[in-house]
Amino acid sequence: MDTYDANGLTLQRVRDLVWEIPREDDMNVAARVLASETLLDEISGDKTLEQLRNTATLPGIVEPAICMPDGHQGYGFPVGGVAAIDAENGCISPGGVGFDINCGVRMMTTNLTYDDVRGHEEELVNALFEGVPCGLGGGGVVETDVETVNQILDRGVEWALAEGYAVPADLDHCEDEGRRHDADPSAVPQKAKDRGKNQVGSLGSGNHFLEVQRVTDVVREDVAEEFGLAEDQIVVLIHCGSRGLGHQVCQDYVREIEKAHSGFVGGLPDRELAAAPAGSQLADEYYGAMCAAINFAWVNRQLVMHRVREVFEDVFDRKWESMEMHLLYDVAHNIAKKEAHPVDTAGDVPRLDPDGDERDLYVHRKGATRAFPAGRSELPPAFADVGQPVIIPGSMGAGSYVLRGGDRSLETSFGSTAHGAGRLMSRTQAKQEFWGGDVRDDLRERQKIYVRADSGATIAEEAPGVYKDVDEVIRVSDTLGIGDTVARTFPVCNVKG
DNA sequence: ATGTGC
Repeated sequence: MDTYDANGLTLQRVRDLVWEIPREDDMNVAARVLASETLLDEISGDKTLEQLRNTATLPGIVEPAICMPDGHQGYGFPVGGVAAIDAENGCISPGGVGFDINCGVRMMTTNLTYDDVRGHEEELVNALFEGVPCGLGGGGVVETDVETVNQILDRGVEWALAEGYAVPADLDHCEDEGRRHDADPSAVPQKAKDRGKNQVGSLGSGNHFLEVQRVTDVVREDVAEEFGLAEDQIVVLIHCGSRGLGHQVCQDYVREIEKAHSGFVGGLPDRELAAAPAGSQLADEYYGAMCAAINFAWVNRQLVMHRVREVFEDVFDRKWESMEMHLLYDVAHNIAKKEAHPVDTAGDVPRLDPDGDERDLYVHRKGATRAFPAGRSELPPAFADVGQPVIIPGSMGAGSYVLRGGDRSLETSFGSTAHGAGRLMSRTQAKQEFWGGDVRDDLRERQKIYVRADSGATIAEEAPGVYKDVDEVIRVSDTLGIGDTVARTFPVCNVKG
């Protein structure tokens, strides 16, 4: 099939797994969906494609606007969206980052095998549930004050290192080495800091979780070896973000931008796309505040990991160093960053083109993961020759994937790939379809997956059946060469927010 | 995602 019709839009098939909404009317550039027809079917009835089309109207956007294979509708922009916008003549949009600034994932490896953990699952999941704060509201691994929050916002994981919650190797295995230097703590609203001060080291709620997993499949043996992954190995995955602090930053700046740039925002097809023109005071303030919230989220995941190491020490009665509980990598999937990408500016629209001139772009990745291949200058030495690890969490019944940045990601998607399985239904619908207690019992009896959660409703909202097939999402990423499959994991213990 | 409405 060469075209695909949905919701009054006609997508043209560019090549296998690449679909285009041609530029028309108020669009500044064409938009692309990276997906199989099966995945397209799952978004054909909601607002995902219309939202993607709308993002293509943003001033300064570089072709193409992109929706990833796990995309679904979100606030203004689709979740699973990549919008690369000129940082000099374009704009920056909080909705293109998302409410949970630097929601992301880190994976820790261990030298334990599944046999070491079998028989201890119940004790382990209970100890993790007791040790790691989760759910809505306050309570973190550490209680801090606004002065400390300012330090965290400014210094990121360097703060955690100075305070004894991290080792130097943790910083080398984190995107941006755990510190975004463009952070401006003074641009973070006081209310956001107040919300954050008792949430440092906490999972939160929704789709956030902490999971002990076993590696079930190694697909690229050489890369897996570089990453320290092998079959049957136990790993730990942590998925959380910037909690109430990031949420407050997003909310306040959306409002400020709507007020100060009402004419600019009014010209956009959806108020939820609210953006500040590049070079404006609010664009700079939002960028500084967002970067600070990014640092906060990295510290949050660092402190959760620190606590996980302590819990494993208690349960297995060994030091974490002897269990080799090292951070593999921490990657963000709700983020915007100034990055240089080659853009052809000679044609009728600015277009991503390997032969173009390097331009500074605000690359908005909302529910999309940076997936830089070997050779990209931002990568730390450990991954410079192999490509960065990309960690993609699936549902609690399906497991997750480790990829590495693919050779074609820069030319296809501004160095990005998917971020998860992607929801199939709303949380409200999920609670009508599933009962949390039944889901938990089923997972234990049928798949030996031990789940502990803050509430039964959360389990229902996150039941495996509310997610797309993560295998299909990964197949698209791998086939397109934007993120190459390295290993697959399967849940052993899951702590849900 | 979120002290789950203004």
